[in-house]
Amino acid sequence: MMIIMTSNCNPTYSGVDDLLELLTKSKSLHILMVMDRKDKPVRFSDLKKLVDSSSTTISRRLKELEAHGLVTRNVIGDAGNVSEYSITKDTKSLSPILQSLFDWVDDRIKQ
Amino acid sequence: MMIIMTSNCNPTYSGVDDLLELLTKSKSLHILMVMDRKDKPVRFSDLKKLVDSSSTTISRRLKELEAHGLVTRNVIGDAGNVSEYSITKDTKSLSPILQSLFDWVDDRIKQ
DNA sequence: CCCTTTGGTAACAGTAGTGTAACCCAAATG
DNA sequence: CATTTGGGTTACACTACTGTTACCAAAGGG
Repeated sequence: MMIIMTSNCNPTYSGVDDLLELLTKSKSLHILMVMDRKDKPVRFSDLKKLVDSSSTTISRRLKELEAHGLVTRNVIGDAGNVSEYSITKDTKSLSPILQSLFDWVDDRIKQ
Repeated sequence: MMIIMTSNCNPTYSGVDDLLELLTKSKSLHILMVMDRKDKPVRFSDLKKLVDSSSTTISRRLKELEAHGLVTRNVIGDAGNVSEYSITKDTKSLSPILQSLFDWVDDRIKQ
């Protein structure tokens, strides 16, 4: 369970730090929360509306999340230009944790 | 509870995003976890040993955490050069959430 | 038929974050 | 007395991240 100081003493655990770094990248949590709350596949345009960031950043983050298996991309159009994103089943279990985190932050600001 | 998209439609909520940004900065969570686990004030040297980052970054992050009231700095020496850090009472309630997050990441890597 | 929307990507430039090195002072250690 | 350790800060260079712009292709509305 010692995640702290793993990266400099136990190289086999580097995946833990990688994943944590991805999650703490700028809009990762927002993207995951949007997907979780909608509870059905979201379009790129949905994310652009709901996540305050540029297309470039959203696109890059989606790729990283997909590469780590947190998010799946489903091409649905016949021409291959329409796609939807959703969080994977495993990632669903992360949602309540993120919700708690967001709530904690929210409560703290309101005092 | 709508934290997503607050920053571009509700300027009064900017503090929420600020705090979330601080928490998702590189070593914030690690520092808070070290402090929580030790359950007594930690020294700068402790953090240097347990958090894989440079003095500069740890110092900067501590200042930011202190500025947001998540961490307190207590000067204990008579000469003013010995200090200890600890998380505030309010922040204690964040610990279980962070622990869950760390555990989730840990479990996921182990599959 | 044109124009907007959707769904992106690539290149580029500017900004933000990071580590390294150097330095400061005080206290402890040899 | 000299060196090391603790507790940092500052300056600087390097890296990483971000947004802007431009662009592409397909679909749909007026």
